[in-house]
Amino acid sequence: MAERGRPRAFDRNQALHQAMMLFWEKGFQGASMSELTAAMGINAPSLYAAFGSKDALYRQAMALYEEGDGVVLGREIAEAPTAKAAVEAYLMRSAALFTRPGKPAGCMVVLSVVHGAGTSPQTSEALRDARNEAQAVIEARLRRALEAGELPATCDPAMIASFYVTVQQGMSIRARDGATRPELEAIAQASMAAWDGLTQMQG
Amino acid sequence: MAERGRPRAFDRNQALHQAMMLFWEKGFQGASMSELTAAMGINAPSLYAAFGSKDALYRQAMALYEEGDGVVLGREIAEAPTAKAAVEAYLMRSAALFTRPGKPAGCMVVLSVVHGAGTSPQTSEALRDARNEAQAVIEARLRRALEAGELPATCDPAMIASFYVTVQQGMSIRARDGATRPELEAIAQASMAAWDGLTQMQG
DNA sequence: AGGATTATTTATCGATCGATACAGAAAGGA
DNA sequence: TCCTTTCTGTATCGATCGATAAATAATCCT
Repeated sequence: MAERGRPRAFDRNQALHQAMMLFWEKGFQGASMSELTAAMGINAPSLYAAFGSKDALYRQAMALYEEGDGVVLGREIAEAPTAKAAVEAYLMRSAALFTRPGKPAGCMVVLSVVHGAGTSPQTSEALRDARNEAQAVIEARLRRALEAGELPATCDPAMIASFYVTVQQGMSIRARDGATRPELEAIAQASMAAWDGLTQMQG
Repeated sequence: MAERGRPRAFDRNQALHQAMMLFWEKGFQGASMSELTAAMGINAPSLYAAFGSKDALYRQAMALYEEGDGVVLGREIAEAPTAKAAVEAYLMRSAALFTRPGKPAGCMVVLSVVHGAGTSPQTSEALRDARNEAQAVIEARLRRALEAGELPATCDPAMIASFYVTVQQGMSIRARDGATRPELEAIAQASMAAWDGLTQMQG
């Protein structure tokens, strides 16, 4: 049951990684086919044979991105000892991820809200689902803390999660605008100054 | 000294307003010349004669945007009795501006960080200047409060302004993602829960 | 070895991009 | 009235967009 036909002459994963980097940097519309093929080191027919279309390639690049940075952030939230530590780790890790040298600034999925114009409805929906999931993970962590008695029953997990996700998305914009890691970390810490007040608010 | 030649057959301000709306909604790259001329109700040669180029048209549309919503937000900050009230008004007014029916969601200038790919260096610089100015206005208001003794001398106006501008920029993303005005207002109020902590922090 | 299958390279395809050439139309100035 | 000036509509420019047709090359199976 070996593979039939002429073997592929390029590394599919490596080519997809290069496509992800270009989409991440320039967005869907901003990355042209000629730029993509140049970055991936292949010709257009090879790209279409391996990935289907520009739109399908973007979805696969987005999945690869989530398997990387998305999983990293998810682990930070899951492994933190308290809800407050989870949110703080989520923001501080984001500050680091958004400013890595050699990688595009900010979050690929978040920036696609604006970048994403021109994608298919299927891809737009996948992007929206990914963003909603990020908030759902934080909200679930807060709700777990609330049920464990770590937080007062009067606080509003959905609202708190919405706030901190908004801060993180704002950090994506700032990173794209040239903010450094220390600047983003200061913003993250500033938002944590609201924690005590938020966790005592009524829902 | 009356105007020479054939008079213009369209309202220049009205056409520019239509261009602003389209750029605001779709970004520079996302708004094509054919879409622009259709929205403005004129043909391409008229557009180039009146505005110069697509890039120059974008700059003029941006200036019109700043004369509108930008001035509104600046007035909120200037007229508020205290620094805290200024920041809160800035965020609450943003929540309203970002969700007006019949207008694109979010801030045109902020979203151009991502949207703006493809503009000339001159336009990119103008957009960055506009964003920096927003933060400078808030920082100046905080500094004024600090010098008036309204805030403790140990607090950091630049850091506080950076935080609240980040929240407002995050609200732009959320608005683009479908957040409603009440949701954005809740986020704005949540961020104000950090005020007391931030204004007692050391710089 | 020979046929089947798949990937590669080259050379495009029609559509759309931003931007203009050109000729006719509508105004003021002489 | 005729000339100059400016705007308008038509028609189109070269470049680039995303996507493919066709021919060739490389592998497996029999």
